[in-house]
Amino acid sequence: MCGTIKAFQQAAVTDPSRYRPQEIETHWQQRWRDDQLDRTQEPSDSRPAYYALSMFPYPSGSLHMGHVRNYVITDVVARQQRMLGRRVLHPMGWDAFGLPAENAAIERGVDPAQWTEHNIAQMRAQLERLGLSIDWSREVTTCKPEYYRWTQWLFLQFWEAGLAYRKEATVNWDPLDQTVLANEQVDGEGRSWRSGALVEKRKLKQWFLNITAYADPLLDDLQDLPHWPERVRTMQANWIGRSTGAELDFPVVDSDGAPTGASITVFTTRPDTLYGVTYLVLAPEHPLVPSLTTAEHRLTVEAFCDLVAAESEQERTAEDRPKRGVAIGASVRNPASGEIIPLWIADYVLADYGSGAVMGVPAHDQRDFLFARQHELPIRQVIIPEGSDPTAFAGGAWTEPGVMIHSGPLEGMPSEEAKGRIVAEAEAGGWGRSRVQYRLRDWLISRQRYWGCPIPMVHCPQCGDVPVPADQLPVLLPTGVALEGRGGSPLGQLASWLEVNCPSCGQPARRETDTMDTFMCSSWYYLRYADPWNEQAPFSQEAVNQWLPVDQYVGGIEHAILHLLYSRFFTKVLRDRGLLNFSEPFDRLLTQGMVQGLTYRNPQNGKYIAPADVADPNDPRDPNNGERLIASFDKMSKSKYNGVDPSSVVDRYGADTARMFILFKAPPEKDLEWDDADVEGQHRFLQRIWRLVEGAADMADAGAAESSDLASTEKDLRRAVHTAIQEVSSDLEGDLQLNTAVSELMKLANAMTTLLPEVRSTVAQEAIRTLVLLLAPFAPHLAEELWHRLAPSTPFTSVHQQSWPVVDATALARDTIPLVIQVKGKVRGSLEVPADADASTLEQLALQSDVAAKWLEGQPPRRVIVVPGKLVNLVP
RNA sequence: GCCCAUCUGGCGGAAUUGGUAGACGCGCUGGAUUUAGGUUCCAGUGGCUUCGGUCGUGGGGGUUCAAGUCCCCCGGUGGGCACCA
Repeated sequence: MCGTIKAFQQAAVTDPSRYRPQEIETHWQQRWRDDQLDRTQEPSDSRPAYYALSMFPYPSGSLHMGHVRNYVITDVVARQQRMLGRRVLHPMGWDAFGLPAENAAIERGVDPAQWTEHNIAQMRAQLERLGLSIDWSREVTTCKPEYYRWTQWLFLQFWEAGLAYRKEATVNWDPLDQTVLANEQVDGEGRSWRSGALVEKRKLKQWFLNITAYADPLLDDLQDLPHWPERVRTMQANWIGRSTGAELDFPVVDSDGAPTGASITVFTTRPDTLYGVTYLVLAPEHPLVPSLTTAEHRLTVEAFCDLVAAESEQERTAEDRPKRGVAIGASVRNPASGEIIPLWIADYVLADYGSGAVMGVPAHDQRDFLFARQHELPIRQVIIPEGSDPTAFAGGAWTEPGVMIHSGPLEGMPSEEAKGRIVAEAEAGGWGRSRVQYRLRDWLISRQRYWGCPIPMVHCPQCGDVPVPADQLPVLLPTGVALEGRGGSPLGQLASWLEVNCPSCGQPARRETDTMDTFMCSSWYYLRYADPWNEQAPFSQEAVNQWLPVDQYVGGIEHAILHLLYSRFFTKVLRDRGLLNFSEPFDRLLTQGMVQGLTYRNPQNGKYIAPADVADPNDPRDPNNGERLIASFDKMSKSKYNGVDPSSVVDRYGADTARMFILFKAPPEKDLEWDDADVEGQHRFLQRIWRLVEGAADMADAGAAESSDLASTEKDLRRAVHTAIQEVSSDLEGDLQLNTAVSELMKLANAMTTLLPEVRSTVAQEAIRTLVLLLAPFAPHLAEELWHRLAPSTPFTSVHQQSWPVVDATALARDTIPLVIQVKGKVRGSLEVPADADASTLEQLALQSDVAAKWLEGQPPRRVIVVPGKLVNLVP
């Protein structure tokens, strides 16, 4: 037997047909293209549909590792689903409008369209080398008229539904990119998601989509997305920020306490604290401030408003600063108690949330408490913790529920109950109503830039905003526009384009010169893939309803709010327009982690050093000054010299190694540390498979021993094979645990290395065949090559057209199993027992074991716990 | 401050309903093959150990025959929201 193993290993080592990924990969990629293997099967095919989708890239010009990770994950899913017998839609496209193209135009004088096209060609070529089973015939490019025509058409759908409007509002202005931004596109520090510049507030007339009208369904339907990461759902829920409360009206009174007719409406989530209101505060920008300010307060109020106006949003909203404000002289009457209370303005009240006015309840709100203390306003407690002394003052704000005091008819009532009581009374008395408030703002979609989808509207002096009729779409983006990046919409310079006749009255009018936020283009591309050649509509109902929702969507966490929220909004609006019949676009969502690069920096001067320049990774030193470097893994970027170019990896090891490495190194949703040493290791595994299959094929021809006493080895091998099928399948079909799926392949290869030389050829063939089939989604080229070396077929049938292997339950069964013997919960030994032994037999076997003899010291155990198939626990 | 995720060997990471912690791989150590290096193969690899054991999944308590897993308290890291009334 030893001789056999030896011969087998020798054969493997000296096999002249080495694994040469570069040759194999280009060969098979060509073959798959020629045979149109990746074409989506038409709906006439009765097999169930499966839609595997990666977030499409911006065509920056070069593929980075994050892209590779994204597309490889989706590709594994798509390939396995095909083998499972589904017809699979696995498309790719380009999010092709956007600022980098325009900036390139400004800096280098190139045409944005050409620049984009060139980048797409370059990236497509890089993608094709990865062996992704993408149906390129359905490629979608958002900057092409045949696509953006329908983006415009969809905009008109929003317009018709009353969900698109133009309004003057305070908006985010990116001074670097010279355009406005949506709220979602400004990060927590007030920086642009793209340029990183601190945004400024400007008052401008802009186009919005009324996403807030869908706040409730967008929030509530998150519950229908159990296969989305909890994290993403929470982020969206936070972003929408629904709070339930009431609007209460406080009538303004004159110095005699008589109503003036005006009133201030506040929004509160705590109507129960109404009797504790000791003042009212308005935002300095509140429209009633100038008219309500009394003469003797005018100077201080104006000075204060100027002061606040001069501050940036950041300064203004910093939480840990003193709350400043001034009284404006006017007073209001508490609608419940009748008490007359002063009116203030303060910088901690935001003009654009609620009604821009707040009732001050210092005893029960931390901010109000600080403000009242600073400005010596009265603090009146109206809620006390249950069972506490009503005369004791806590010294801070009590913000928890409790029992009402000093609250007229509410005295003694639980505060939660008082909430409803106040609202009911307010509604009956006409001075308030229950109200839901959202943090979410309407989506600002205009951009003052050139390289985007023109908004298909015309401004007519007679008719106002008039939509371009659908049959006149697309409104083509004009060419030959001078781009300077100086601000102002570039389209406004082009008189020939700008001046049109009003579609409604025919009189001279002007086109809208803003273009759309590129997120408009990406909010529906997944629908277009279902029907990409349609010239009558963005998509047919039939096509989208049969392919969507997307079964598996894969992309970066950076779109947790942006793209994913907008797309959900689009889907819901289109559903309500009767254009499709589902409410959520993406059934399963995987947010893949970042790919990080090995980064070295000098602790003294902070300089980054390229890993290639570091001689010894175990003791990295700066080649310039010999300083010891700090090694870490960081997001790949040029400035850190830590980027790894996917093409260079493919050149060196082949796409299959790159794919396997990315899948194996970390769970898909976690960050992945790219380490060349590990890539090498992954490459060795593929080489090992190559030798294993090649060597075994020779050996099988020679014929292994046919004696029956090898049966137990054969059983072992078959069990390994079918365990692998079971584990890889559940990893792929469950939560996409692709790293453990790869490790199962490794386990199978390990088992085969030891057992193959000892089994008969039928068993060996099953093992080899299964290994290649299981490998196919992960390393498609290697699997294909081995498949054809094992059994060249005419006509050609690809490994990727084979059925996914099925678990044979009998192969998993075993005659004996190891039984763990514990003493008081600690493992003390194990025993090989018949697999079908019942509990009492197991107990007997355990009690008779050496372990029991040693640890029980002759005493019978007090208790015995038997877990059949697993263990026996003896408790002395 | 609120919310979410996360914490396991030198490293990346595995562990069904509570049931053998560290699968698989990288790295490392020793050996075989080789003129040598590399490759390949074999063996070993959590700490401590008097070699019997014992301690070990961020820390501290608890429940249980049995806890990485369940409960309570505390902490670290990453992320989201945040003067949102």
